[in-house]
Amino acid sequence: MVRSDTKPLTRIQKQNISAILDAALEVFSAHGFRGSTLDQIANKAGLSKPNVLYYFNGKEAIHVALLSDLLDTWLDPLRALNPNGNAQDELLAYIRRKLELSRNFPRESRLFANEIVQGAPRIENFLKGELRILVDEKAAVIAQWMEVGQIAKLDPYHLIFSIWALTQHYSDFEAQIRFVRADNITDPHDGAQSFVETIFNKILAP
Amino acid sequence: MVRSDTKPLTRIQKQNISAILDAALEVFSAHGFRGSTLDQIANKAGLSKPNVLYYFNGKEAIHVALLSDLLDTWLDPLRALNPNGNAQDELLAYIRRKLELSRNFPRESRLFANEIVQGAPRIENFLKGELRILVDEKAAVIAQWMEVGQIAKLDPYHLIFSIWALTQHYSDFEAQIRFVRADNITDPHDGAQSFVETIFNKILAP
DNA sequence: AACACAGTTGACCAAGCAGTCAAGTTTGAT
DNA sequence: ATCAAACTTGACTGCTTGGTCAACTGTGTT
Repeated sequence: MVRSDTKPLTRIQKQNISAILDAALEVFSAHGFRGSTLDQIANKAGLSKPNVLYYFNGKEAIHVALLSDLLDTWLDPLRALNPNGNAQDELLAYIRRKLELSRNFPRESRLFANEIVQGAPRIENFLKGELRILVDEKAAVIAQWMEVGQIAKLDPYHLIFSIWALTQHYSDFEAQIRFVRADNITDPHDGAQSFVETIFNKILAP
Repeated sequence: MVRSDTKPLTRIQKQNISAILDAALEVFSAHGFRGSTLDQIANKAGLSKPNVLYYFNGKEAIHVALLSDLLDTWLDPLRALNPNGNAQDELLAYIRRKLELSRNFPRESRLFANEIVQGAPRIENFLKGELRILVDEKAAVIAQWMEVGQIAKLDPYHLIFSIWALTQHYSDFEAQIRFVRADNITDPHDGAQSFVETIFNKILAP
């Protein structure tokens, strides 16, 4: 295998590894881990199966690589919530970042959703560790904002969950929205942006 | 195969078919269609694999049976939205029904979620047909309520989507919630009920 | 030009899996 | 008690799939 973290990657390595990861993201996000095959990934990447396995130790390793790339950036929007900013502004900015993320990276969002729906066996540690610490920290910040009356008093954890639910719904359940609104020309994401901001303005108003 | 729609089922047939469907629901909702095996289902049902295939024509047939049972009841809460009732009461009652459904039938909810996240290949017709017709009809009712000022003016479709997102989040993404709130004793669904009702009160207020 | 190493692949294996079948056992109506 | 139909299953089959390997080709450094 290549990808020893010690030495710089050649031009070909960089190109093929990225082709494999892109193909794998496409396939895994559409069919889940067990529903995807190495042949599908190899095909989509334009490589032979043994060649794919030359770059990654196995199917699982590709999946792990994708997930750790993803989880790393998945926390960013929440991390950026500034305790010293204005509560309403900060939360709406967080919502906007989340919405943009799921709009611009729907495959990543669905990869994540697939994992969670199936019980999160492969990312349990991330959820119980990094994510939980961050959520606890930010929930405390939000609770403080509520305490001083900057925004309405609500359960801060449920508030965070509701933001997740609403922002990810548009990419994770995109198929449902697409089929239900078959004729409408408007991109569902457009409407989503203004709708979600509107309702959170109402929700957060003190 | 048994299950010809023409003749009454024997005691043993009823019992085994229901054991198979229950086991299959457990397995399919946890691993998705391709991630599930007939052996897992047979094991969980306490039957041999050939015996399972005596009652159903194949893996796909079990899955189809589960989904059609499910889709049938999935529409009920929305169907019950009464155009002649009070807007706020009717919508909150709808939300409550949806929340109860996903609380009492989390496996069904996840089976559905698995399908949608993976592009809904098997239920596309349901989404484009029955569901869409019902949603169009009820969106018109909601729009009318908004027109006469009973509730705030919003995009009725996005309002429906937001109800789906929030109510299903607690069962579909249960793993995430569980791991993030590891120590908290309270059942997440309890908090959900009152939280979701609170925010929709704010959202719908004229 | 030559050489070491990176990159590539056809042919193959072993395991897992959906589905079959012939031969058995159980059930219940008479 | 008898018998036909309902029910059950061990042993198979054929296909899919993750992964291996030995042999081959391409690349770039001197």
